[in-house]
Amino acid sequence: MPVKPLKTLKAVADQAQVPLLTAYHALSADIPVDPAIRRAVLDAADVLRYRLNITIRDVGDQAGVSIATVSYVLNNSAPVSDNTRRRVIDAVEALGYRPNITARNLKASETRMIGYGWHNLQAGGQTNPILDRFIFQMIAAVETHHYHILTFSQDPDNPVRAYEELIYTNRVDGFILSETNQDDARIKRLLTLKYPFIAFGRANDTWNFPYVDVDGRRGMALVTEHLIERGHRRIALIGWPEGSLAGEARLNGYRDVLHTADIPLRPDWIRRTINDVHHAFEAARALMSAPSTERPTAIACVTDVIAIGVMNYLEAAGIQVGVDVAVTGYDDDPMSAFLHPALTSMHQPIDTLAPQLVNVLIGQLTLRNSDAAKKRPKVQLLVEPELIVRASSAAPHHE
Amino acid sequence: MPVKPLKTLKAVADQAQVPLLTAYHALSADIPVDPAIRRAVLDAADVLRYRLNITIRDVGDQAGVSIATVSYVLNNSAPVSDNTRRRVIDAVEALGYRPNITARNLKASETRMIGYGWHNLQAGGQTNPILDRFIFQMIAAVETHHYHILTFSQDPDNPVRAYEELIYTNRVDGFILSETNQDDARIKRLLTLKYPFIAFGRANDTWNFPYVDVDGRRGMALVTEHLIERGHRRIALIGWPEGSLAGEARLNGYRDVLHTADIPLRPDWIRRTINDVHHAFEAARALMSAPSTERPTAIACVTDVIAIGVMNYLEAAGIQVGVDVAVTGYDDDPMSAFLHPALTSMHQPIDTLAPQLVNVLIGQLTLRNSDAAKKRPKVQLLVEPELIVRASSAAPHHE
DNA sequence: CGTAGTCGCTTAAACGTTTAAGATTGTCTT
DNA sequence: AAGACAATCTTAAACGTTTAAGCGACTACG
Repeated sequence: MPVKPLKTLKAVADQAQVPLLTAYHALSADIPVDPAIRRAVLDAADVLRYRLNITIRDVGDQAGVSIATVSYVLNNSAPVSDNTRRRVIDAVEALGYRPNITARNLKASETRMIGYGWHNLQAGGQTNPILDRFIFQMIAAVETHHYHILTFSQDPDNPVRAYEELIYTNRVDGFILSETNQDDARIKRLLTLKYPFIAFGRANDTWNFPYVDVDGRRGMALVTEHLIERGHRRIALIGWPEGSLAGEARLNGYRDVLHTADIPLRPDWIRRTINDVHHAFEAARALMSAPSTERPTAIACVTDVIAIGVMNYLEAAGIQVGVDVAVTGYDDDPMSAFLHPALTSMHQPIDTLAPQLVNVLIGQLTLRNSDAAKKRPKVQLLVEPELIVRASSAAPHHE
Repeated sequence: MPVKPLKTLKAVADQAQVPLLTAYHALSADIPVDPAIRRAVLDAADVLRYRLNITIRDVGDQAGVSIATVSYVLNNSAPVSDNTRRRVIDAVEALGYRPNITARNLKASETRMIGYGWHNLQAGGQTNPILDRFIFQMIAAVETHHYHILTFSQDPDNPVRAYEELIYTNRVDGFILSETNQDDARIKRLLTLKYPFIAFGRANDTWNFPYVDVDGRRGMALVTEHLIERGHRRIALIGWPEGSLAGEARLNGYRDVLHTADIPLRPDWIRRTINDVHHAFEAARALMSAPSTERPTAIACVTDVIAIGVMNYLEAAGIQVGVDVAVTGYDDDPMSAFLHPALTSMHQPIDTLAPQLVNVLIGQLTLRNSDAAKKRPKVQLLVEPELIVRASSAAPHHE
């Protein structure tokens, strides 16, 4: 009876009347074979309109078992005798077989992909050094779980669209969000869609969703305490414009400590600026242009970039950083250790934080499949940054 | 005759004896329905072990046509009467149907994914501002073609492994490479595997592969010409350590112009340093510690970061940048416009370059499917950077 | 009036996996 | 000696698309 000729390597080998493995070698051109045989195989492939593509079926043919058995061996999902196991593994290696992820994903209805909305280039094109490190660690972390990151762009005017598109087309299993804000539309939408995600950063307190964040309030508190410990009582702060979550948290840390230390808050010593050297330069000028009794002796900055601007101004004005006036940054940009003087800064433990964040998300994903009854655990993790004291704030202050 | 009960929305609706659309509303919980009906539908779904997931079959059921017709309508791949077309589109909208990309990809044996090996964090953790902008533009560009970027990490000791893994598991259709080097193992492997890719940067001249690059030699030539035009003849250069392609290209541009202008090359005025502020500071110190007749009047730097270090030193040494000594950077970091003085730099046209690069790669991919006979076009594009003159080199020089 | 062609749709196979259910063999128990 | 059972393997369905091939019903043409 004429069996329907499948488009498999075996069909080609039969047609050319050679062993399956020979046909493979002839087609893959990796290993040289007799030219005549090669010709025969190529012709056979041509007739059958076959393009080399090793599937589980070819492995089965080579090992003399069904495709199910191959699958069981590869996934260890059913007992197989040592003998056949051996044959299957040999066939896999001889043919260089790798399972097709797309087919596997279709069957499992998952994608093993996690979406990450690329951060918008900041005003002035500044890149965020924290995010760069975060992405790097995040990619490495998901790969240990055999997931991959799909990076996509989000329209600043309508970030939600990109997320919906990826969800509806089943492109990703979940999301990692960064640069969250108070009433983040993305978080809101993902919550109503009940789609798995985790945020690097917090939002609205009334929403209950998994996140990992660095405690900015505590961080700036530590900075302020450090400055007080060094003898400063006239401490200014240069923060971001209003409306940023992280910005307000850091500002509150500053306020907390001043209050505890019974140092009155001076509104004119709280400046706000966008995150670039030039604006920071001007903010410092504004702070220091007061009569000398009205000037701060320490300036805590909300980022290292701002701190650089401040240091630039102080140097230009002949004020010695770390001696006359202390300056601190935040985020511990790699560059900061090499400034003159080296910049005191808060170090964020991204390297340990990113893997934790990924673990939570992937825990959610695997749980979702196995045990739909269990509600998703709302993991909310707040880690503490670490103060790195350097020369810019090292010297004790004396009135 | 008892038809095999498929796990479709229609099956659930029939079981609950409600219209398909009602069943959808009851299950999706988006639109409120009568509680009794909702209960009935939920029970029916429970019995049939059905989880809401709208497929092309549901659309067909709702529109009263076969799944093939739905596909034809959605892809415009066969003529369909206006009447049925209307019904299908209505059904799609009513059910919020989106095609499952994984299934489509399996059928088409493509992934619509492009792999991008994440750059290694540089020594000292410096990020490359050019790459950041490049990635951003690249992501946006592939999305206009309905592709996505899969970012993965590459082991510095064996970068090829990650590429092979992605190829063998059919994760991506092609690659975009950055940070190429002379004998790039990745390029070599991809060439022998005949896998589609394009590089942002060049390599070995003997290899013939598609790339897009910015002409660093021409760029540094422009910088040097600019300095000569401003009256300088004592021009130093601070470059990268040996072995970097881009570094040597830029160095050659400097050499070219000095040679043309009949200015003898002074080896002691060519310094090499890694890309950080601190080392650049020291390099500048070394250059300027010679007796004043042996000092350069202009320092061309191979990056903006190095230029910042140089400017830091000059300021610290009481030398006025842009007046006593000219300084130029390279790459036009967004920060550079805001330095004091603002830094002259070479601007790389990433915004136009990234889309071009993506076009070439995707051209290759689509061509591959339709017309395997045609050899891949070896597009090699070299674009010119643009000199942005600012205060750090603006003033004409007078001996 | 028969037949060829066109239009509009359906049927069914295919993409490459996973896995529930069934088949075959051999061993053990009574 | 025969049924029960375990071990090992195969069969076939399913995941959700795309698309070649087929099939009625009309229209047009000789």
